[in-house]
Parts: sequence; structure tokens; C-alpha cells
Amino acid sequence: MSATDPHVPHDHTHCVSTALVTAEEVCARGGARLTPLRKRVLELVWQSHKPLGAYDILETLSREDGRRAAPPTVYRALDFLLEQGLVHRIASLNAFIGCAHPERAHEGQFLICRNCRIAVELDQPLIHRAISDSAADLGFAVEAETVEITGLCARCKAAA
Amino acid sequence: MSATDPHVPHDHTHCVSTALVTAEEVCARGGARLTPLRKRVLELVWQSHKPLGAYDILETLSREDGRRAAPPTVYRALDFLLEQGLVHRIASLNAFIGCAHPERAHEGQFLICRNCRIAVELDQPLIHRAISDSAADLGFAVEAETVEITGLCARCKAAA
DNA sequence: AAGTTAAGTGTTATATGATAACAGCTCGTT
DNA sequence: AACGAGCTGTTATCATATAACACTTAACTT
Repeated sequence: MSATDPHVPHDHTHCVSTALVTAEEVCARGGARLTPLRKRVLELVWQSHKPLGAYDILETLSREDGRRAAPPTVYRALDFLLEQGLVHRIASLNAFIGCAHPERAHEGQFLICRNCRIAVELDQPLIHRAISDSAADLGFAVEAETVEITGLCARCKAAA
Repeated sequence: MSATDPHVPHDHTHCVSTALVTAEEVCARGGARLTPLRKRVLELVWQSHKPLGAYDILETLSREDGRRAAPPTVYRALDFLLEQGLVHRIASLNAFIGCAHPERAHEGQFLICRNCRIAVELDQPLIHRAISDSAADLGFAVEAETVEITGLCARCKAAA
């Protein structure tokens, strides 16, 4: 299998459908309920490879429902998806992005392009290891890792 | 010289006075103006080794001035201090902390205890290297790194 | 020393992101 | 049918951050 580079034009509907199928599996395995609302929010988060704000989701949801959705609706769905490992939160952007590999629990490492806004999820053992080792040296028990790298992706760099 | 462990009780006035002297030097060298307000905000950020919210600073500032300061006052001072590398922003906490080594430009790496709230700044070449290498592999030009590790510090772990 | 300008600060209003509290619905179980 | 747990709706509010404009002060020019 090959990791798709989100910067390269691709059949994105495939990303979305794969994500939804995987989500169903993850939830089924864990006895969690992927309700229509939660599924719809996950779908919206996956609408692109750019981290999406909660209020962006809220707006889309409101528009398509006619009635006006309120923030807790979205935040609760996002909390659920975070718990299931189906999305990640990007602290430096106050935004959310679909997780590419929800099968196994992990911390996200992200390369975020400040121009095209696309965020690529890494899973680099070397980064993780370097962090674990440093923490261990100080007797620090790691519970969560936030690794968010901002800059210019190869495509945007080339275009500039 | 030895790095002080912020978790161990220490003469914190020394941390503060050192930070202020260094700040004066850094600003003088760069032709930047460390005004009384900016200096006071820096001092408040350094009042402990725990990241401090902008509105906490605002509150203290208001209390001691009698008149109540407004958010932009604090945010502008913080922006200045960030530019000068005198403080770091902790994205995962929406909070600010004094920089231990403002002499040379660098990205902060932090170990943040969820119990005592103390944040220790690391400067681990291995972490930085692992990130740089991963980014380089993908042709990604790094501009900013956010590395924030949350967990339990050695003291809090021992106490638990 | 007076005039000029850029940088810094004050002030009001508002944008943006997130949560508390409680009411009501849905669906499987009894 | 009655119950209870989990999910969603709704209102209100808190928390974080910035826009826009007015005023002041410091530094620079002549």
C-alpha cells in the first residue's frame, strides 16, 4: 500500500469513503455508536485535507439542515470522534482533521502548510523516540504529544 | 552553569531578575524598546514557571493600576515579547511562558505537567533533528515547530 | 527649541472558539 | 407500556483574541 500525498490531486472521494468505512469498523469493534450526526461531522472533517474549524462544520451543518445547529452539537460529535481516534485536533490552529490511521491509537505529528493549509500526518518513530527519551531522562511520564510543524509544503515552495 | 529544575523549590526572584537583565540586553542589541509596560508583562509571565493566560496577566495589571486594562494592551506586549523571543506561546494551553534562553533564536519544546502545571523548556537537538529530517524528506520547508508534551512530572508522579 | 513623524498605548466594540446546564427525544430492555 | 441510558436540541455564557480608531510620547529633523 502507498500513502497518498494529499498535496497531489487525487480522487478524494476515495479518501472519504475509506475513512468512513474504517470508522464504522473502529466503532463496531469498540462498541461505540457512529450515529448519523457523528458520521456526517466526520465526513465534513474529511471534506479536504485541510484542518477545519468547529464553526465551519457548524455552518455547513446549519445550512444543510435548514434549522440552526448550535456549537455543542458539533463539539460533542468532535469529542466523540477524538475519543475514538477518528480525528485529531490541531492545537495551533484550533481546528480538526481526519485521522489517516485510526486503527491503532497514536499521537499525531503534522506538517502544516501555511499557504495551501494542507496538513499531512506523520508517524515518525524517530520523533516519537526522541521525545520519549528526553522525557524519560527527566522522569516525566508522557501522556499526550503535540507536534505541529508549520511551513511551506513542497508544492507551494516550488510555486513561490 | 547548571540548568535549574523549575520543579525543585528555588530562589525564583533570581530567575526573574536574570530574565529581565537578559531581556534588556536582547532588546538593546536589537534596537527594540523594552518599555515599562512590556517589562512589567514579561515580569508577570515570569512570576512562576507555569504558563500564564493573557487574561490572567490582564487581571493583575488591572488590579495594580487601579484602572482596568483592556485585552489589546496585554496582547500587544505579548506580541512584542514573542517577536523578541523573550516568551513562548503554548498553543495547547493558550498561555505564555518566559523563555529561558532568548539569546539565540529557537523553537520551544515543552514538557507540561498536567498536575502542577509547570512547563519545562527543552532544547533537544535530537527532537529538532528528527523533525527537520522528516520534513526535508517531504520537501517541506519548516518555519515553526510546536512541540508540547503533556503528562506528569517526576515530582507529581512520585507524589501520586 | 519647535515641528514632524513613527511607535506605543488607551478604549470601544466585536470576532472567534469552547463549555455549562437543562430539556427532550430515541431506542433497547423489561 | 414503563424505564433508563445515551444522544441531541437549546439557551446562555465563558474564554481567547483582534479590528479600528483616538490619543500620547519618544525620537528625529531642521
